[in-house]
Amino acid sequence: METRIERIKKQLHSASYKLTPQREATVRVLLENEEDHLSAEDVYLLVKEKSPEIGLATVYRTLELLTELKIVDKINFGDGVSRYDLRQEGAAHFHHHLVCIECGAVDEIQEDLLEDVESVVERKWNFKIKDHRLTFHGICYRCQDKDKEVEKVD
Amino acid sequence: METRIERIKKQLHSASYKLTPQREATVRVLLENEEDHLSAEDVYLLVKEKSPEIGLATVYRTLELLTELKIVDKINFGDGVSRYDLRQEGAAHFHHHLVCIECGAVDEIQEDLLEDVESVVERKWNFKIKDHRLTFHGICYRCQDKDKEVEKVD
DNA sequence: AACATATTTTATAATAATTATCATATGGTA
DNA sequence: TACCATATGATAATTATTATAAAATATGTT
Ligand SMILES: [Zn+2]
Ligand SMILES: [Zn+2]
Ligand SMILES: [Zn+2]
Ligand SMILES: [Zn+2]
Repeated sequence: METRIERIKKQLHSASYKLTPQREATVRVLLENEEDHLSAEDVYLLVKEKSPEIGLATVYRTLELLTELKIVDKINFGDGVSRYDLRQEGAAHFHHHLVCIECGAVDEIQEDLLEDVESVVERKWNFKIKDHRLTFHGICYRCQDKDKEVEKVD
Repeated sequence: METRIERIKKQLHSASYKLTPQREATVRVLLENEEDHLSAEDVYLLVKEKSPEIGLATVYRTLELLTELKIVDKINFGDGVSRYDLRQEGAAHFHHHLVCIECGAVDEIQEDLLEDVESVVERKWNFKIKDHRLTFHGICYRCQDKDKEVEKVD
């Protein structure tokens, strides 16, 4: 955790930005909630718990900055808010998501499943891929189990 | 075109909605601009050209309805607006997109490249896939050519 | 340290997209 | 035609995000 912050600090410095207390507090919230997919508002409320003096605009600016530096990825699951997702350290590509249409859970796939697809796209469509977004919408394993229970009862 | 509208009319009817003049005008705009990725506002302005009395709220409502019925797909490329994309008739899955980070162009891939990936996800993550969103961000063939020209000149 | 300068933050206003409200209009049916 | 559900249009309200400007903080220089 601390070393991770140190490295982010360096990334900021090498782009000539500082790791201000507000930025550090924001990064900490992202690290502490790595498995979640927080909106700017979510982040703001969590940061506020420990640093009540922070302003919402600062959180927005910090998230924008972290996005520029590819420390976080900004993603939209179609519900009208942008969500911010820490990139795995050293990950070449953004990970994939499984969004459950029954319970709303968002699970992650860290494995890169697109290597073959990407080489096809680069060759056949002559498109130089820099990044991707892949999201599956469907029923998560938990809800499948739930659904089975219901069937039994019926 | 006309037959396509007829079929959409049937789809609406079988869900007990009517194809009102406003809905038909909206669908026509989508059909006439099938290759584009229009926002609600874009659609509104185009519909207005031929049906000036239509209201923006009606366009939003119609697009929402068409989305529910899977006649169009709602997509977000990260620029803060939802865009609406006619689904290919009979297409099992939503097509993929290539978004150019230099010129903003959005190209489409109708071919389903995800079959293998999806079967892996269904098995390994035990996730029942209903839909997907796949977008590549990178440099389109046009901009790659442009970039080469610039290099020559330099 | 005192000063000048650049960066960052806060609070707030402004903007933009989308949704809600409600009175009116439409269209089919008894 | 009268009735009833549905749909529409104008507008207000809401929500997310961005812009603005004054104050605070940090950096570099004398
Ligand atoms: Zn679920
Ligand atoms: Zn994620
Ligand atoms: Zn391009
Ligand atoms: Zn498309």
